[in-house]
Amino acid sequence: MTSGKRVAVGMSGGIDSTVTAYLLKEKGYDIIGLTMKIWDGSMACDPVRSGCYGPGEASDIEDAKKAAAGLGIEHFVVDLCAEYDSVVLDYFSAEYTDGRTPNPCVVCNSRVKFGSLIEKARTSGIPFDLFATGHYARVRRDAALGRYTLLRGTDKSKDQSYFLYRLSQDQLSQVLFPLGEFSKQDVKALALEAGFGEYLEKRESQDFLEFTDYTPLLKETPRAGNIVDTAGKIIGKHRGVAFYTIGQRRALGLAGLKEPYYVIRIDAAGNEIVAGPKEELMSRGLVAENVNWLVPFPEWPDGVIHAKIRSTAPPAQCVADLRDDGSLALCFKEPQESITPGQSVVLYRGELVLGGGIITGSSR
RNA sequence: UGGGGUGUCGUCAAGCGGUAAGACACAGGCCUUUGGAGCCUGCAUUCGGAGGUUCGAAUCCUCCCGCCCCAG
Repeated sequence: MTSGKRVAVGMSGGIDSTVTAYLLKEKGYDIIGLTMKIWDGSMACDPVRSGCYGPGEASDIEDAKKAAAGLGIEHFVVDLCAEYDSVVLDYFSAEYTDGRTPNPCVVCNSRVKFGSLIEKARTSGIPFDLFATGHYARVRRDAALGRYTLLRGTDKSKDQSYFLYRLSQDQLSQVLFPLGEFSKQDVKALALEAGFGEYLEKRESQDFLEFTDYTPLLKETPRAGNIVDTAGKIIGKHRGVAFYTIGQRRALGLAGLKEPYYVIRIDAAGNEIVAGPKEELMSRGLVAENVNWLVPFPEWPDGVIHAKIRSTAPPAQCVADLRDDGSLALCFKEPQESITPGQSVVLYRGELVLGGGIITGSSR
């Protein structure tokens, strides 16, 4: 039943994608491995951790090659430096400059990993029918809706559906997420079974950057300005709007306060940062634009809706309203902390991902 | 040199006779395929110095020392 289908597995050199390839091979698919190259080495930096973007990519590609060799499958490296630069890095810089906090993973997934990577591989003569990754999420063909749907990973602690809500029907139609029904425990056991025990030693989580100072990525030089309180009183200085995010507590340099102050608003136009105590961070409502529906709004199944305001937030109950201009307005049952423009809000009906958008503002 | 003020953790800063808040910074840990995000823990046996009064002082008194302001 799987015979004849050729599956390209996006291999990062980590345990998840390696086990993904192993599982699909065991199932009888014809497998090849693909690894993206996005680091062109032109930028000087000081790598201090594992991440997607940085000089450590070379050894990750080596690990992917080794894994592919170990599985006895063909492996290809696809150079996407130019695409990554114009899609992810430009976006990253522009968002910060405008006082928003970018989420590179969301953009990278929908446009590079599940976009350019697939296209470029095919156009460079690497044919395949399906594309698989090691994401903890599930894809289903829903007969009633007549659509492909995205579901949360079974292991809720590892669920990565949040990062995938921007995928299109076309993308979902050719995607496999074999790890969606496994737990991290299962995957580790499978890695051992497959003879990739040494991959367990690799650091689990990946940051976006291998370095912490992202100044070199900013196309516009940050300008220092004032930090004010909600009454408008100047209480400190900031190094440039691009270095702050909503809810940030550290590195504000505000002394002499009775309680910690957090960034509660960023005014890029006025080059000003508003800081205040924790309760000022709470908001009940938000507006999101640039919405992508996996289930069109009118077809939503009945029931309670939950939304995630950031990747690490638990889904929170809310009521959604689609406005005439296509933007999405949400009202939460309980106030949410640090609703951050630029971050994605993703809507769920139980396990089902309904869609999501980019937050543009919040209201109390 | 008169007059006034002040001296508490690297920094800002509570305390006002009852046995050193808090914030920033720093260090370590946790979380995490976004975030200089968040969370947790640690961080002054000691309050410019020396005496004194008290059962008991950072808190009161005395004398030094250092800053700050006003006068000249």
